[in-house]
Amino acid sequence: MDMPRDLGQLAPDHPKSACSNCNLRELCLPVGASPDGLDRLDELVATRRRVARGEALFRAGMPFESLYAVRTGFFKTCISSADGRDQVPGFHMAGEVLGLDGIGQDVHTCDAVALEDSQVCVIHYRQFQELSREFTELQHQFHRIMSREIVRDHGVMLLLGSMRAEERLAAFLHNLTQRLHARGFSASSLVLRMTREDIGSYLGLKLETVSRTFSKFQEEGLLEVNKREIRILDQAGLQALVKGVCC
Amino acid sequence: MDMPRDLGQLAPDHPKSACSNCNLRELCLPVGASPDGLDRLDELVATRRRVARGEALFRAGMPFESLYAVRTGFFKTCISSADGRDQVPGFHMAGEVLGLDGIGQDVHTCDAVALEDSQVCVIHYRQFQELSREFTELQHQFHRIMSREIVRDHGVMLLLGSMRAEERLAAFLHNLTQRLHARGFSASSLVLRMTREDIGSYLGLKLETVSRTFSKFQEEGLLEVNKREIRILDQAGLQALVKGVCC
DNA sequence: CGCGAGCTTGATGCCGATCAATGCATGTGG
DNA sequence: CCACATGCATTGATCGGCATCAAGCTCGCG
Repeated sequence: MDMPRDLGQLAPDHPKSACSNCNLRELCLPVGASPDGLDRLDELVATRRRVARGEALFRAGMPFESLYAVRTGFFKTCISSADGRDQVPGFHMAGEVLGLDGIGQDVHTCDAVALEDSQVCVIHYRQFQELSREFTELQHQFHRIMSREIVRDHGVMLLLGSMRAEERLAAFLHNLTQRLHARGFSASSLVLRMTREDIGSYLGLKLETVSRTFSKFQEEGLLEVNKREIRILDQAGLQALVKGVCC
Repeated sequence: MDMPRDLGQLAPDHPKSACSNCNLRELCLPVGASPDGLDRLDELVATRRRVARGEALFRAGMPFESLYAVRTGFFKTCISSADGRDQVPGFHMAGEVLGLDGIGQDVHTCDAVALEDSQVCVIHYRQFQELSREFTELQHQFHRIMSREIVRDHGVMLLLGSMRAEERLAAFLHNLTQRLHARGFSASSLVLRMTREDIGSYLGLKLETVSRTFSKFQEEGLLEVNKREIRILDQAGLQALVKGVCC
């Protein structure tokens, strides 16, 4: 299914088919059942926004008004502590939602920075709330999305709390390739959008350690690494690392 | 506090009065504004459940049906990876909500274990959804709660990803005392409900390191530690550690 | 009383941080 | 066009924090 906005005139290979990969498509589906809901949804996601590479979609401290669905591109989020330490809690690709952290206090609590030129759908939260009142399934779907974010975060905590460098990087690559695969990309070949430092921040490692671990994987024949181009040669070997088969 | 100790079956006391004492009233209050909403809410949280120390409120893999609001007591959640590693993603005290992780896939993804004899309000999710459709403010409040959980998780990630043992423990104590203080308890004296191992699992440390760090804090005059009884002697000193004022 | 769960403390070793140098690609200005 | 700066990645050497292994302690409880 595609975003209702395009219904009726959308060819299968229409450029706007980015929406067919969008997580929010599940949101739109139940709403689209009603013609009225369709129009309302049209209104809701009518606004788009472009974010150039390196620019911030929002920053910590900015008032929260909208959620954002990534249409194209790639983002990292980034929280900073008082003393300058910072942490990347997540990377976000097409079809994923940004800004959920802002609802709690009506203020964004992290920066969302584009790692490549990107486009997002702007979802005005108040309007969205109105709409989800009327469409139960929309409401439920939204709860699911937030819940999954919580579960995802718990997974990262497990990683940060108890895995060693190799396992962390293997888990990271596994996760990334899965998400890319779900979007129709190759599961064995990818181009990283983020620096070694970003990866390190996400995984709780220093960039040198990330680099060394990439090299080690390459020596072991698991990967082929060339700067940001990665080719996975031994998927099973990588997953074995994630599962904790060590020693 | 007039917490009834006789909750063998369904609560014989009137839920209205019970809810007015519940720390979760931020959820209930907006609904309570309307007499009709109040009755509906009564219905919703009519069920209570007692969980003895050491028992699980729910376990990973169990079908998700309800959220739980902690009335009294103390819980830890616990996720396990395939290879036996496990991680405590959070501790939950009176007034906090458990089970948000289950919404995403209709299955609980972690265990919730009582660390002391506890009581929870059972909030049937479907019913809750119905109610929150009718009361915008209830819906919004629920979104807030989920959002704050996400923000909280990000904070833990920052801790796990970039802090050292002393900072982690200091942050943990700071957080715990704040939450206790908000509930009317002393901010300088507390009894830990969890073992050193639980703390370690939460903080990504081994129990020996937790123990050693407690001892170190004591030597430095920051704390007085006697098994699980903690007295904070130098609040400022502790916070300085959290803020990362080192070297 | 003895047992076990939980806590403390010591000794040792390893993983990853830190410091440092180099390589490499891109961009910029003279 | 070259000289130079800048950002990112790789690799080596060294160090330190925490894990690991191990022993002994305390306390509650059958």
